Amino acid sequence: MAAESQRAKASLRERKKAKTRTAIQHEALRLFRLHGYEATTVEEIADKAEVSPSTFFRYFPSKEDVVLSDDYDPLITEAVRAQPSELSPIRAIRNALFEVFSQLSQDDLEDMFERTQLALSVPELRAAILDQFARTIRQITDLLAEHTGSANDDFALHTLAGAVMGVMISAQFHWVEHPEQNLISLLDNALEQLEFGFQY
Amino acid sequence: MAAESQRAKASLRERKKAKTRTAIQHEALRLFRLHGYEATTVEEIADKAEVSPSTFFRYFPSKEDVVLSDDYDPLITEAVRAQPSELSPIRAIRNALFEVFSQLSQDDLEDMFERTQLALSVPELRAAILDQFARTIRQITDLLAEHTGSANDDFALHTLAGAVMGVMISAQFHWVEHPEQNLISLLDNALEQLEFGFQY
DNA sequence: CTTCAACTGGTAGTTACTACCATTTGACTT
DNA sequence: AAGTCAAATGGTAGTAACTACCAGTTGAAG
Repeated sequence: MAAESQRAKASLRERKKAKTRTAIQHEALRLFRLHGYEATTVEEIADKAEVSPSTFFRYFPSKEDVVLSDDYDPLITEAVRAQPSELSPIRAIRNALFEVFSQLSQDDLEDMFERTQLALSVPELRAAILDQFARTIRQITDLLAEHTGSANDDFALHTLAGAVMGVMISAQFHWVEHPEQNLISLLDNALEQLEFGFQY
Repeated sequence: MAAESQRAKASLRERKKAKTRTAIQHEALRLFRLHGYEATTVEEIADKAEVSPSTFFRYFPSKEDVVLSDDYDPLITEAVRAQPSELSPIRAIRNALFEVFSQLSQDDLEDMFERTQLALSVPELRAAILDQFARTIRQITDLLAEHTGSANDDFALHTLAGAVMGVMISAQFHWVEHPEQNLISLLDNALEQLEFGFQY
């Protein structure tokens, strides 16, 4: 949906797989929009996407993953790694986020918005996405440890990573309630606020 | 387990209910320790606690809740509310946390440690506890809004709340990996770091 | 001690998910 | 072009966490 890795070239088998995958995801999101996440069964999704339930679970290990499967996290992680090491951790993350998100098309953003909105409103999904987020941050922590030369069980660093996670999540909550605002700016502002402290 | 609300006085019915509840929770944690969370079924727990599965679900709406049902969040929320309004938000939270946690007994703390460790290591539980945490923070945000007089959809305030959530979670992660350290100090240090910014 | 509400146990059903097997289908070799 | 193999699919059977409901029991109160 976001990363069209190979252009045109791909075996018939690969093309079919990609098609099936997007068909499932597409139908699932349509049904979720229509009847809600919980009221939609995997069987219904599979039917509409013209596959068997077995096949559904081969493409998505769980119903949650249809909404949460996210291609951006690895990109962001990579972008952080690519930042020059003289930047402060938060600066590096801000730059990385900017690089990744500024390349997204309008469609990508709309798709992301819909999934984010859904993910933050359904308890089960919200829980799962928070956990996913926590894992990503943990990876980024390891990166930052290399970056700054500190140990990766450094408490200050963990704290920083936790704070970054927290503000990014709250920026996303804010985004779904104020869609007219720009996600990148929101994230950037939040991180800026974090960088300079919260003295009131 | 933590809040022994009423002393002695309580009808037979109420006493029985409390007993059943702790029996279920106790047996559940024992079995989780023994065989792991996922490998333990609700039926087993119910058997050991000598109730029917139906009754189990009357006491705990889901298997997760046996571990997560937390009596501290409301106490903390209340303690934040009780802080004098001239304190900065982070200061108010630090004080509130200190007040609540310093009243815990050693047993309470050990119990909390075990549940936290379990909750952070099992994906399903981790997801749920993160979500629970997010909800608590949202409540605290509302409190802080009154506190500081700002609107409760103020972006800066949400960001602050998110950061608080993040650092508190990472402090807990750190705690389960370094049990010898003191949870209150960890939380307090983390929040202090947050208050004064992350410039490196 | 009778009446009533609260609590309990049991039954039947739904849904997400797993394990497994038989069949089909695309990819590659000769 | 045919044949072989691995990958992908569909279907079946089973598990476990719930939910809804109903019938029986037990504590509370007059």
